[in-house]
Amino acid sequence: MTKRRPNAATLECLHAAGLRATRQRLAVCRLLFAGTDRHVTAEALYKEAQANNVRVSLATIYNTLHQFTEAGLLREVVIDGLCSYFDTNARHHHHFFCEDDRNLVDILGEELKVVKLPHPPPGTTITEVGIVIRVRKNPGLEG
Amino acid sequence: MTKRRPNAATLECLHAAGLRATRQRLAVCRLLFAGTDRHVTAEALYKEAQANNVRVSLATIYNTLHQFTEAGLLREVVIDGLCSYFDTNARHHHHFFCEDDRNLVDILGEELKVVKLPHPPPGTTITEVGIVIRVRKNPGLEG
DNA sequence: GTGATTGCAAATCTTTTGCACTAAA
DNA sequence: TTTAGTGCAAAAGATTTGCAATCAC
Repeated sequence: MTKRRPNAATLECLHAAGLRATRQRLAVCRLLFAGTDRHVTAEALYKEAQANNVRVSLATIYNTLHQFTEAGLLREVVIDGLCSYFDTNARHHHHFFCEDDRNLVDILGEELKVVKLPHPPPGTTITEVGIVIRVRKNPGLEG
Repeated sequence: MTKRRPNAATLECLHAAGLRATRQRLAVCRLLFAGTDRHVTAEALYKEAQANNVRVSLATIYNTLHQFTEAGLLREVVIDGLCSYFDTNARHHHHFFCEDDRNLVDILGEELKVVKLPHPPPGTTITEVGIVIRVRKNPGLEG
């Protein structure tokens, strides 16, 4: 890993969120937003940082993930209580979840929709509709 | 709480699930299936047992909830990783979740539906579609 | 310089587990 | 009698917190 000058967009994002551009946060940004959309757990991101020679503690990974989520850069996805996933696609969307390998996959496009949304309980207002489609690997075809 | 003779349906359920009709399991059955559909956490059920002078350990509560879930008597619902809910309505259905009081409410009836279900990732098959509608209490109207 | 941030280790919280004891069949 | 079930306390795993040291601005 070569050191990189923090790019303007990253700095702007951090400052807009009221966060100082620390070495750790910049490194996490690079890991998270370098390529395509990802779903990371705190533990996985921590290991990834270590593999890339980024010195950062697990506690800071947790802090950073939550700060980014609050800033709207990430979205937290909870499937089954074993751990949280953080999704670099912060737009509202739904997910496939593979029960075999615990992998999350975004459902893209606008096709998936809920019809006949019921009225919320009296005195409440809907804030979000979340859909998780659980899948399993087909038997007998794995490599 | 008066002692009750275990009713036939309960015994049948337990035996059908390959479970012995122990005092603890019968008591949990009574608590869970006495009235309308409920959503309980392990901790809440444990407290409820204590309040009803049912001697049962928290570990047994967890065991029993999972055994009942495996037997199809309960359905586990995970919302946000803080704890699991166990739903006495074991039919497939969806939920409202109030973020203010962490309360679960069943969505009954057949109206709610997903249209244009996307294709699952290659090599996988859909096992279940879960919908959670998050709600918040309306401000200013609470008693 | 000063307050935000970090890292560590300890604490927390839910859930699981190991194992001796008890009870259902 | 024989095996499943129970209770306790300890362990586990994810996440959080307290606090002194460090860093960004």
